Amino acid sequence: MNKRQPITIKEVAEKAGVSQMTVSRVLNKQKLVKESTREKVEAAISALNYRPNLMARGLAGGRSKLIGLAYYNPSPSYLSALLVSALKHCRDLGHHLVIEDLADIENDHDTSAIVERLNTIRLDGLILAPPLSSNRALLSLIKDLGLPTVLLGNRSSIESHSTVIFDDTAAAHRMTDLLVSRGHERIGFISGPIDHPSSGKRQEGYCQALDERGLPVDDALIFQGDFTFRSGMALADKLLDLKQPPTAIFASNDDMAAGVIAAAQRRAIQIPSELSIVGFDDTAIAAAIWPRLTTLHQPIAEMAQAAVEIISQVTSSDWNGQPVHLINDNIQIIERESLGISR
Amino acid sequence: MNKRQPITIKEVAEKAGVSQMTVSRVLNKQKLVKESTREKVEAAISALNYRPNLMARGLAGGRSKLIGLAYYNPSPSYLSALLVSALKHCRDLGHHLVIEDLADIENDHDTSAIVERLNTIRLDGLILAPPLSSNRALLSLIKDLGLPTVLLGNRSSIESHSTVIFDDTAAAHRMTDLLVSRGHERIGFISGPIDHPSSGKRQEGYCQALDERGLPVDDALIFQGDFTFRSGMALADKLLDLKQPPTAIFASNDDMAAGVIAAAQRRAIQIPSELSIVGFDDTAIAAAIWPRLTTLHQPIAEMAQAAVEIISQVTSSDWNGQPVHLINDNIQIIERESLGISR
DNA sequence: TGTATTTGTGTTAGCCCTATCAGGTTCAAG
DNA sequence: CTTGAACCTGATAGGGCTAACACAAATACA
Repeated sequence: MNKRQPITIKEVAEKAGVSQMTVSRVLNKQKLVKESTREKVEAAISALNYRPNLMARGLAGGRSKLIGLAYYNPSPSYLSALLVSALKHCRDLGHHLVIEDLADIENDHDTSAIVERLNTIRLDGLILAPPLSSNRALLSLIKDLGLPTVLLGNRSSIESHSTVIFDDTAAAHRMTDLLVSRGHERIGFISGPIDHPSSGKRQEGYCQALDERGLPVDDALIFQGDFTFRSGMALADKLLDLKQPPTAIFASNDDMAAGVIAAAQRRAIQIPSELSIVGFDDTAIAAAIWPRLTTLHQPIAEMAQAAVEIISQVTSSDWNGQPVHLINDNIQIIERESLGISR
Repeated sequence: MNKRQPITIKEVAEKAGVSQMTVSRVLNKQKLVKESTREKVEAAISALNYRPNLMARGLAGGRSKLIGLAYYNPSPSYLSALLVSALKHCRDLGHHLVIEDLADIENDHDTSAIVERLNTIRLDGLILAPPLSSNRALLSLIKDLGLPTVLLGNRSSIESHSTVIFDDTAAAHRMTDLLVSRGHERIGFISGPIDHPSSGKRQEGYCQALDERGLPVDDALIFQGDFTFRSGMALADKLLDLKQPPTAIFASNDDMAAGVIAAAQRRAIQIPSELSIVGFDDTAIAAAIWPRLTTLHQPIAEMAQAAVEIISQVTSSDWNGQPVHLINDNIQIIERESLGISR
């Protein structure tokens, strides 16, 4: 069989009896092609089973059909959800996804090395997952690159970037409301790391909701974790050791909530009759433990889709240069066995 | 600031006072460059902060510095472990990783569409995660592409592909041995889906070990799952409903083992005093539930590293065309709380 | 009818690199 | 001093595609 000797645009042009340029125009879905010509070219393309060479395209045109997805220290299930959705929509739109794990983004030197690295592939656009989306040094360097960028999860202080955000505050507010409506008044809260802006917002939502319900915000019930199972377990121990322990614990992600459940189970505390536990994100682990977690569904898939579509649009047509800002307000609480009624 | 106006090789050549070709040779680490010239060029490169354009390189040379990683229906934690390691080593070797989720690989038509898609990006090489690595139709089409390919987890029937495999049979054998040595004689086994060759091999190891110990292989204790938490839970229920239930359950991946734990907890069965449970893979969930899983560590990271290195070597130098076959025999059992002594 | 405008297609010149081969240098051996 | 073999460097020619312009044909408007 043929070893790496693919069809080129030239052969398609000959077969269709037109110039290379016309074929190129058909490929790029430009308007100025007569319908009958378009059909001839398309016939030739599928007859020869032609696929354009991405490298040549990228070099000549500018568009590489490559979208970057960069993250740092993600939870496996968040990452997986993000990938599945981003990949699906990349495929639908004819793009490819290049992954960058910015594990060594620690100081300014590393940051600029990363940006240079990103600059050698000629990406059409870049999607930044939290908490990268709030890394000012990174954002500012990327801005200078002129690379269309979509930030997930955070509205940037640098205006030139597009954003797709989720209202963490409102979501945490809703979850706290639910806990209160089930009779809980002493609700422990385990927050996330400081460098994740979501952490602060979720805690804010928790405090707001308590305030509105006329309940005190007791600092003794609030601990700061780091989004890991381990930290959830450790901080649950602290909460359960209190003289007056909470009747419910709201962990600000699912991994930590799973840790809380593990800690409770180790003490033979019944869930949810003695202690209610809720999480945040609705990642895979939420349904993969027993009792299953009541948690707040974060629409990761929808947000990834939106991000890919924004970049695809920015790339393809004549874009006005204005960043796009989307807020996903699809807040959904998934009720499972870990939440019960107090008293 | 500069908007997408990167330095080219020409400018570096001028600055260093040599020809473009010499710069190119330095970039590609070729031997035929005098030491003093090399230093001059390198100085110019770092002074101008030059990065070669991947697209141009790919078009002119052949090497794109792009490595593909394709998978189908992976477990999030397996995928995440694979990615983290593959990305790290890609970065170290100056490659980039392009992810392909072959979710729609169902019939032959889809398969060839996928292969064409892979052919439009000019990948240097492709890594196939299980169970894709045993998809004969896919393998045969890829062979025709002449694309260096590394199969993870399975030795291919098509000889031209390199492989990085893990001895699933020996590993499952070891795990079963451990269970028997702890006094278990009735050991339930939950296997994986048929299209994963690992499934069969793990079951084989289980049967072999029982045989060698002179214990009967009871088909009533063997159920086939599909590597999901859900199936683990469902099949654990069947095992526990037996008139003479097993004293231990060996699930052939961690997700299913987590499902078994959940099923047992729902029945208030004490783990490990009444029932021991072990998993396979040592993915994140193993340590993120309580009791934590005793499981067999699959060296995913090492295998991913090996795969990336194989492709990098094949790409860079004059390779003899022979496929490489590596067997990872680093079998490690991670003992945690889910395994106890029988009786 | 002539001129302006729109529409459709072709021509040419690169995009930024590397392969190839030719030319130049150096050094050892004859 | 000649020859040959190293070694090092440069000139040239593309790789497959698209931007930009040029041009022909078709339509519009006066």
